[in-house]
Parts: sequence; structure tokens; C-alpha cells
Amino acid sequence: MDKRPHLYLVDGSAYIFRAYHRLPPLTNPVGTPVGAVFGYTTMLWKLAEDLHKADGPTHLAVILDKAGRSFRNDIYPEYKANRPPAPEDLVPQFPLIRDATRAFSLPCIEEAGLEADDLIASYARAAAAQGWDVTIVSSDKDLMQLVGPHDSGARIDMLDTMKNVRIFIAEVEEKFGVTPDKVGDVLALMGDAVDNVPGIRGIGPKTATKLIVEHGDLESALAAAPAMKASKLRENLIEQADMARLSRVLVALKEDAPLPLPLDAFKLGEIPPEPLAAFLAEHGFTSLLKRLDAGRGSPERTTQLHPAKTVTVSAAPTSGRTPPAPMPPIDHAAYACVQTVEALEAWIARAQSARVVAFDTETAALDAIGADLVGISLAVGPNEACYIPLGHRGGDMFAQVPQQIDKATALALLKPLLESDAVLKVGQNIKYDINVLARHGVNVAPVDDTMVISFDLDAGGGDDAIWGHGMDELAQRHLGHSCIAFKDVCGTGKKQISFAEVPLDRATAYAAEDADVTWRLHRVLKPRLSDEGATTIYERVDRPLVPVVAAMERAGILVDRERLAGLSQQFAEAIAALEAEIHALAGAPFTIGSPKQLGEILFDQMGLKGGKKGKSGQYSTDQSVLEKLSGEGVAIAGKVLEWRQLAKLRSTYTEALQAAISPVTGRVHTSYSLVGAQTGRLSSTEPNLQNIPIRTEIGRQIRDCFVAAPGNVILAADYSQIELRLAAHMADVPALKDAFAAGADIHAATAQELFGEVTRETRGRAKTINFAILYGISRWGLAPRLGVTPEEAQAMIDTYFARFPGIQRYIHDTLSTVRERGYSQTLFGRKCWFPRINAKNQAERQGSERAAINAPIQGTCADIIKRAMARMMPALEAAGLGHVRMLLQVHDELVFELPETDIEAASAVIRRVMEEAAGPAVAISVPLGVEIGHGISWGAAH
DNA sequence: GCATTCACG
DNA sequence: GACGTACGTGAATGCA
Repeated sequence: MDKRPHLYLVDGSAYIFRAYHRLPPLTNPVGTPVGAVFGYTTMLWKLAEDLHKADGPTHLAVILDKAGRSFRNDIYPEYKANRPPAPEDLVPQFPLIRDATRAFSLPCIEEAGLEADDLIASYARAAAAQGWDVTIVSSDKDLMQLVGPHDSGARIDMLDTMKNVRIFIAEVEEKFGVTPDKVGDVLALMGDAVDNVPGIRGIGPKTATKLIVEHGDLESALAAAPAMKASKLRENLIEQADMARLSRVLVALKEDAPLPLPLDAFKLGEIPPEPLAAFLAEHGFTSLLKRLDAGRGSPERTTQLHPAKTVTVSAAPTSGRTPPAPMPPIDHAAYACVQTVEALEAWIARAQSARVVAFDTETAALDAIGADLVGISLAVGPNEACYIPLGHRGGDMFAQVPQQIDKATALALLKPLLESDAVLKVGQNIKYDINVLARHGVNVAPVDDTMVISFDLDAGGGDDAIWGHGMDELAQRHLGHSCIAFKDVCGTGKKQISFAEVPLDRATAYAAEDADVTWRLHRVLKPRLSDEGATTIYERVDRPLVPVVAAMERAGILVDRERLAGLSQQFAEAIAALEAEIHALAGAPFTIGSPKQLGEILFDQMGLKGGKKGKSGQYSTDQSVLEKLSGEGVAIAGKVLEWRQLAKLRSTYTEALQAAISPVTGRVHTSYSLVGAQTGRLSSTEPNLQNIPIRTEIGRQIRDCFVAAPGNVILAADYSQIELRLAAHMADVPALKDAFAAGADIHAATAQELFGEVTRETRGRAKTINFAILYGISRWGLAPRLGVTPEEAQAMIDTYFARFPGIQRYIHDTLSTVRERGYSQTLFGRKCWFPRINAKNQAERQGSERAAINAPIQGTCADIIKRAMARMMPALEAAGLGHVRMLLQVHDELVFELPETDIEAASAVIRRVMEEAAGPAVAISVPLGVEIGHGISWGAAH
């Protein structure tokens, strides 16, 4: 079976305008400006590389605008009339675009009287009609009208090569709030200043979308105008209806233009290297020329990187995704150690022209906020990597300090590269490197993170053990390579040395390998995002979050050390007193903290009733067991519970938090993991600031130790019952949705439905059952929590399902999808894999089923708050509140620090951003409630 | 290194 | 007749 044809239509004219503004003003050897041409050439090169991918092009054509009038000028003379002339140094580049296209031996189409958009539309429709997939290489919003599936089974999508983003229906909806077939209607209402399409005065994108969503299309919106309440909008809609209709015609694409060349003429074959080489040489594009030459000299490498002579379409496999072509094995001897400014400048130039550079920072410790920068490694291709030592010392006080570039000098040279919009920086857990470099005044952007990409592709995956996303594991899994172990370089335990003391040859092998592996992982993993439908979650949710979370970690939070120390002392005294009491009650001293000893004391020595645990043969002494005993009047049980609470609070919180205060900033900086929870939640470590006590009065005192700087307040904003709201929406449960819409107490409303009356007792039971639903319910799980028999629990579950019928359907549909596909998805498309969903072992299988029921709900909640976080600072800045600091995220809560004078203004922005965070990608049919509080401490903010 | 316990959403 | 139970985390502790 042959691969289905896939036509790429390159919007050449639009591209060079963007490239011109994005790229530096390069000139060729004879002084002609060629910056935009270089960008264009690089793009074609990249597209040619995609030949290897299953969704890469089999056919390709470049479409250009022909100078002069188009048929739209006949309809509306002012069309595009207010365009300023092209910049002086862009004009001579237009003809070079044609040269570049010819150099690749690619067809180039232009037609008088037609704009590129019309030719693209006509070709796209013609190709789709005969069952070809089509990718329009452009980001022009007018062309978004074309995106979507075709009756023939083919699909038309778009590719923005500058942002490296695929645009399909979801992305169009994200931009316009409507499906692609309605984009023309929205454009007609809002008009287009650049093209001088009039639209309707006073209507921008927001109103246009709203009108089309409400009324369905342009004519219906215009027809509905007289019935609207009197307003400027109504007046304009009525008065300028004809302008809107004219605009509708102007923005419509001509989809039936005669095709100057038949589709078959666009078939891609070998790209002859000679004309390309001549063109690259003429314009001084030496980096590309070198790659082309390298390709010609070594055919194996040619096939993986270069659009040279061995590249043929027929070589593409027939179905599925093409595995990335093999890369040469890791060769540590190929790595360079950069010790002079000249060598560094050469590497920076290579990275600039490669446009993608993997990099990694080495530090003296694992603390991004405080550790010293020891070196930086870069990679621009497989085995094309270097290490730049910056802070190495001799191994001991007598050894010589190795030759290194001065740190400040090197960073000043690297800064433009690391901050350049035109160069993508790739890292493995790049949040760490962002934070290290932020301390040196370098703001790394734009970035890709191979760890996060891996997570968005494979969360929860793996056959038995859960797959990790650490570099060593990824290298093993995707590259078949075992990385040099850190402990082989620095040792372990007492003999461990700082990376700063590692000799340069070994440091180079280790550090440059990290960058090389990261570069290779990026090459393998990034294309999978679009192949496997993970682009949206990565590009719209997780990727934008990386710098945001990095900034939160750097901000840290102030804790009151003296107050913590006071609590610690208080707890210690109480613990000592309890210890004496417990030993007296037991009749002998023992280690209270040992569940094993405690179990023997309670159940063997004292002869109390209790059960053994399966595997270890040890008595269970957890809270529920001790509470039961305590309720039966066993004094020692209550004392142990009290002892455990205080011991926990002291060791995990009051002591550990004091130790966590950074000597550099005086604040506590947690580290968030973006890949820590399979559902998409963040997790927090060192210290974990997502489990600070709040549920008991005694624990709550610890929250009071998290304070605002003088003159500031802590502001906490919580989504109220968000998981239950999302469950109501996702399972489409009218009774629950109505209750939320009415602002009711949801547990009370549930109690009313289930038990016919609301008392403290029934509300409590309803709350338990509501949670049980979110977690994947079972009669045996519910029964002990309600203190009823499994049969009684089952009866309540049945009543719940009867009253809220959507729930059972949601559970059933979710499970059958997961069984079939192997993964669940959130409303935003985040996948979570469940490899054990069809396990033979019932316990294992049922465990997976419960997790699979919960994952879309918990994950959607995570997606929503992540979107809020990514939008928060821009929204605050727009309101003149850029100094507000977002400090913490606790799953459904965001914590801020701000001057007390800004409480009101900031609250309004924060509430709006959080409430609207699902849109426009997803419309939730239940309001997302946000509760905001503030005070001098985190405790006081609740 | 593993099991147990318990802090949070 | 089992499974021995709610979902998702991280840290401290005791013990082999």
C-alpha cells in the first residue's frame, strides 16, 4: 500500500515578511540584503527534512503573490490600499525567493489577478477532493478557514514553521472561538486593518466571535440586530450591514481558480544538490552549505539530516510514523572543551545558524537558586557538542586551576544566543537551567524541554513500571544509550566531589554528552507531538508554563523562622511529656515511632484486638486503627495519635522548613516538578509546599509562619469544588450543574437528592459519596468511610447513579475508551496511559480503572490552573500590577504576595484569569467559582 | 532500599 | 472465591 499523498503548500510571500522582521539584517558577499531569504531557505530545508516523517510532504509547491491588482480591488478599490510600501532592504529579496525555490528544484506558482491565498485554497480543495492530505505552511489567519477534515477522509491543516506549531481545528478554535467554517464570518465582522477590510466599526475579535457563536453566522447576526437592546453595537450592525457583507466577500477565499499546473507536477523527488550548493555558496549561507557538503560526503548522514541526493519520497514507509533515521553513536572523543573566547564565538555562531541548540548547565550543587555555575555545554547536532568550563577549580589547594574563559565574559557572549528569538534552546528539565542563568542576568527564551515533551507523550506509560522522564531513562529508551553516570564522575557519599573539582576531560565527556543526548532526544521526541496529537497540550499548556513556574521558584516565600523555632520547641516539650505517659501506659519504654514495636505492644503484650497486614506480617497501627481503639477507651491509642501528630509536624515542618530557608535570599524556594504526577498535576519537593498543614488547628499554626514581606500581604485564590464542577460538566449531570449554577452548597444539594433531607449527618455522607465518585467508587471502599456495610454502601451508590444518571455513563464511556486506546484524555487533550487497564489480576485492573475514572477530572483541573498561571502575569502587567508576585500553586489554589494597596485591583484580575482559564479552547457548562482571601500570612489568607 | 505513616488537594 | 481498596502526591522514620 502506498503512502497517502500529502501536499505541502508553502505561503512564500507571507513567510518572507515575517522572516524579514524576525531575523537580523544579513547581507550576502556582494552586499545584497538576504536576511529574509536566509530564513526562507532554512524553512525549505527543514521541510525537506520532514520527508522522512509519515506526515511529511510527498508533494510540495511554493505559492507567491503576483505584484499588482487582484479581483478584490475590482470589488473594493480600497482593498489593501493602505499598505505601506515594502521596506527598502526587503524589496531586492523578492526575486531571490524565486531563486531559492528553484535552487531546491521546487515548483513555484503565481498568477496575475489572484492572491496567494486563492491559489492555496484552490489547490488545497482540489487535492483534498482526491483524498490527499494537505498542509498549508503559513500562519495567515485567512487561511484558517480551510482547516479541517474533508469528505474524502483527507485533512487540511496548517504548519507555522516559525513557532513550529501545527494548526488544526482546535488551534483555530483557540484563536477565533469558532470552527474554521465560521472564521470568514468572524473576519467579516471584525475587519482587518492590514488588508483594509472594513468590517464593522467598533467590533473587534471578541465581539465578532461572540456574535457568531450566538447567532450562528453573519447573516443571522445581522438579522438579529434590530431585536438587540439599544446600543452602539446594535446601531453599527444595522447601519454597516452592507460593509460586513462586502467584507465577507473580501475575506472569502476563491476556491475554484483554474490551476496553473496539475497537482501531479508537485511530486517531490530527489533534490539535486548542485543547484542548491551553487545558491548557498552565492549568498554565503555557509552553515547550510557545510551541512550539504557533509551530506554528500557521507550518505548515511545525508539521509538523516539533509535534503540532498539520497532523499527520495519513495523511500518513505507506507504507514505509521517514520522512525527517525539513525544517528551516529555517541562519541565522547568528538566533544570539544571550549577554553578560549575565539572557540566560544565559533560555537555561538554555529548555534546561531543551526537555529536549534541543546544546552545544559553544570552547577556545584543541585540547588538552582543557590548553587554556583560551573560550566555550560552546547550541542548543535549529534556528536557536535562542547563543554565550556567556567568555574572549575583544581582538585585540591595545590592543583592548578585549569584555563577557562572568564565567567562574566562568557556569559556576555552567550547571552544574545540564549535570549535570541531566532534560536530555540532545548533542555532536559530546562527550568533548572533557566533559574541558574536568571541569577546571572540571562533570560533564556524561547525554550523546548525534552522532559516535558516526553511527559506529554508518555505519561503513565510503560509496561510494568511507570516510565520516568529523566535523561538517563530517556536516553536508554529512545537512543539505546547509557549515559555516563554522575556518580562515576563525582563519586558518592563521603568521597563525593563537587563538579567544580572534576578534571576538564571527564567534565567535558559528561557535560557535552548531556547536551548531545538532549539534542538527540529533541529530534526524536518533538515530531511525535504532532504525530500523536499532543501538540496542543504541549504548546498551549505545558510549554508556556515552564518559565512561569521557574519564576515562582525564584520568587520563593518568606517564612518566620523565630515563630517556627518557637513552635518546634513547644512541640518538642509536648512530645517528651507524651512519650513518658505512653511508656508508663505500656509498662516499658519502646520506640513509639516504630510501627512494628507499637503493634507488638498493643496487640501482643496488651492483648488488644487487631489484624495483621498481608505481606510483612506486621500489625497495622495506622490512624484508623488507633482511632478505633481510642474510641473503645484504650488510653494509649489516643496518646500515640497525639504523639504522632506532633512528631510529624515537628520533623516534617517546623524543623525542616527552618533548614530550607535559603541563605542567599532568606526565603524558602520549593522546586516544582512538571512531570511528577501522571494526571498532569505539578508536584512540589525540597521542600514540599503543597502539603503544609491546614486541616487541624494545631497544624494550621504552621501556615501562619508563611508571611508577607513588610507592607505586603499574602493573597490566596482557590477554585471552589473545581473537581466536582468538572465532573458535573464532563458527565453532563443536570442536577449537579443546576446546583452549581445556582451557587448552592453542593454537598447539601446532594444530600437532598439522595436522602430527601439535609442534616449534618446526611450532608457529611453526601460529601463522602461525592468524593468517592471522583475517585472511582467501590462498595468496599465506601462502606468503612460511611460506617455501613458494603451492601448498604452499594444501595447508596445505586441511588446516586439513579439521581445523577450522567455519572454511570461517564464511567462506562471513560473505561471503554481507555480499554480500547490505552489512555485517557482531559478536556484539553492531555493523555494519561493505563498499561494495566486490561490486566489479568483483578486488583491491579480495578486499581487502574479507578485511576482512569479520576484522571480526566483531576487532569482537566490541572490543565485549567496551568492555563491560568501562564496567563496570570501578562494579565497583571496589563493592569499595571506587574510587581505582584505569584509564589505558590497547590493544585486548586494560587498564592500571591503583593503590596496591601493593590489587594482590590489584583483580586479582580486574578479572579477573572482563573474563572476564564478554560476558555476559549473549552467552554465549561458550569461556572468556575474562585474564593479569594488575604492577610499577613498564608494562614490568615484562608 | 523498602514499608509504614501521614501531611496536602 | 478472590481482591482487601477509594484518586493524586512527598517526606520522615524505622529496619533489614
